[in-house]
Amino acid sequence: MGRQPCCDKIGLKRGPWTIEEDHKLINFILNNGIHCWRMVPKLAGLLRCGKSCRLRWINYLRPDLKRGGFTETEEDQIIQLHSRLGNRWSKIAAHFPGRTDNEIKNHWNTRIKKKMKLTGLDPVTHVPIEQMQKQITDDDNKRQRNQTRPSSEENVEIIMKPSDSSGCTQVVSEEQGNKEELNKVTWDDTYDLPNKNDKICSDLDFGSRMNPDKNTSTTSSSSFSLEDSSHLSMSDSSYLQENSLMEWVDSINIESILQWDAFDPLDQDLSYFGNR
DNA sequence: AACTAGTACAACCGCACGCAT
DNA sequence: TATGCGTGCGGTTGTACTAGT
Repeated sequence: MGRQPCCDKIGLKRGPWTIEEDHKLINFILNNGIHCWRMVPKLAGLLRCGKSCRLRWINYLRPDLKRGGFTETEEDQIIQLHSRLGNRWSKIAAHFPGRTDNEIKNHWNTRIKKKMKLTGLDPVTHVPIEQMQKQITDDDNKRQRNQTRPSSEENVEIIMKPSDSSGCTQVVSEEQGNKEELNKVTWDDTYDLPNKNDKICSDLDFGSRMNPDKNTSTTSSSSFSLEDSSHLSMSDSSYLQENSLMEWVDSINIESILQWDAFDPLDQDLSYFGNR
C-alpha cells in the first residue's frame, strides 16, 4: 500500500503567505508551542498543510532568525563546510545559528557557486577546475585501458576537506567527516516556546524581519501579494513594518485564539502542554 | 517608458528516516 | 517484520524585483 499524502490538499491554500496567516501562525506557536505540525494549521485556523506551516515558521517566522546578507567570513565558512559535508544543507546550517538550510542553499546556488567558478574552483568537488579536467581525462584513459567495470572502491563516497585556509583540499572518509560535526546547534528549543516566550519576544525585532536591511521591498512583498496586502490601510502597513512583534503580541486578544483544549480529539495529547 | 534577461529567495514536491504499533 | 505516520531534508520551481538595453 502506498503512502498517503501528508495532507488533504483539497481546499488548502498555496503560494505566498499573507500577513494575516503569518500572524495566526506566530500567534499560535508562541502561545502553544509545537507538538504536531499536522494539527497546527487546523488549530491555528489556517488553510495550509502542516508541512507548509513548518516551512514558513522555520525559514521565515522563527524569532531567532538572522536576516540580511552573508558576510565574507560566513561565505568562507560555508565553502569549507560544503567541502566536507557536500549538499547537506541542514548540517551546514547547524553551524550558523539563525541561518536556515534554505537560506544557505539559496545563497550557495545563486552566489557562492558563481564566485567559486570565477576563482577556478569546481563548486562540487572544490578542486581547481583544470586539475579536475586532467583527472577526468586520466580516468577515462585508465578505463579504456582496463576495459573493466569500475571497482567497488570507486563507489566509496568521499568528502573533500580543506587542509588549510588556502582552500586546498584533501580527502577524508565520511566517518571522519561526521566526527568533525562539532558544536551542532539544534532548534529543539522551539518545542519549549511557551516557556521561552518572554525571551523570544524580548529578543525579537519583528520590524526588521518585515523590512530586512538587504532588500526592503523584495522580502516583505514576496511573503504576501499586493492583492492580499491591499486591504491594509497605510496605518496598518506602517504598524506592521515599524512595530516589534512584542508589541503585536501584546495587542492580541488572547481569548480569541483557538485553544488546544477546544479540540476534543486531541484531549489526551494536549496534556503535553499542561494548563495554560 | 517598455521590454528582456538575470537574480534572489520563498515555497513546493517527493523521498528518506525514525518511531510507534 | 511490515506498515503507517509525522517530520526533516535536498532538489526544484515560481515569481517579484532589478539592471541593462
